[in-house]
Amino acid sequence: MKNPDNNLSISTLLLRWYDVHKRDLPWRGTHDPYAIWISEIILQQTRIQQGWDYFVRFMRRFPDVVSLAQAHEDDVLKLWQGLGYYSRARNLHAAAQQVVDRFGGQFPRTYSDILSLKGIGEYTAAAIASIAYNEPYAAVDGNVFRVLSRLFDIDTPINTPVGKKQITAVAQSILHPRFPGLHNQAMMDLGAMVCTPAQPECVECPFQEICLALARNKVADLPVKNRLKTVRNRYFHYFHIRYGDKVYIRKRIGRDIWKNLYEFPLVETDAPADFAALQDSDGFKQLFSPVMQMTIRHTMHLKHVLSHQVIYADFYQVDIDPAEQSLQGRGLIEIPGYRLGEYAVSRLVHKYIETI
DNA sequence: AACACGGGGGT
DNA sequence: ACCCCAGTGTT
Repeated sequence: MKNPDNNLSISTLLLRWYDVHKRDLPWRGTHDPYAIWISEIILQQTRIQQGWDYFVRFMRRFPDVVSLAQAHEDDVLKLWQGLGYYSRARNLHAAAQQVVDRFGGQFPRTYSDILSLKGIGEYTAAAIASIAYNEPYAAVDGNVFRVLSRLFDIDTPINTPVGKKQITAVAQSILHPRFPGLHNQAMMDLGAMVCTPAQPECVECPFQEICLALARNKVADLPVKNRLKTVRNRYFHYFHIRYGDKVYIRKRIGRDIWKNLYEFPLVETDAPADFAALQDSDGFKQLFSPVMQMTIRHTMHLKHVLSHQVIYADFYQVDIDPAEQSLQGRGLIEIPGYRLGEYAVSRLVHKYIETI
């Protein structure tokens, strides 16, 4: 049996497999660092099937870094709507402006310069540097954690700094010295297609002769991961306020979820609240004082499950008497109802808007 | 080192 | 119910 420490054989086996099995993706075959960058950011924590169309649309709308830098953040977020982790879009936009300001609009060429851009961490910097410029940096993502923890039978929890350091060192040591870009992409494809989280296809694996976990019957036990803490429950009460043909929205600010996206005015309570309790809340009074002529009815309840919080959302439709004064001047934006679709909103708010 | 940040899909 | 996914920034 070959030794898994025989590094040349590992990357050679890997590239031989990749040459036959690599996937045909819209960002494959390019050495344009901008296109690689966009694809890498979109695919962070996102499945290819889900990200594919977003990538195509994004490249069509912002074909180069200068066009992205010149865009309005609202338009970038609108293009990102529905993808989640919206800081990716905000950082993408900010980083494009950094490229213009600090690198004269030319995408940086070195790992450390690439790493200095907003939203680009060690993984993405290594991916761009290796795929675009063939720089010898191992791109270590969730796939690589899984493949290498199995190949070398490493049971250090991978979601700890020690585990990450350990896998990264191994990844760097087996990186093909002449084809780091191909090697990195091959590792990702192998993790996505063969060395999958559940029911891996070990019989198809180029490493089946040298995989320590397979030899020791531990494939299903790896990688080891510490449990995340439980999710937080939140209670949102949205008000779809109608005033003639106008509605009111506002932009979320602060460090909370969905920053810079738009939504209906909302009151958050720290526990489930019926309408009577809601009326007593400070947020409600602030929104609707002074007392005005209006009708309110509860129209929808949605449970929105995210990775780290569960949001219980109630929607109320509020009709303000046209004789009343406009609600403008409370941080609200008054827009015609038919223009709602122009604003970037969360998936949760979108679910409601679809039903209007 | 721990936590925050979306959303979708698989078992 | 629980896990997974081409991670990064902040505290």
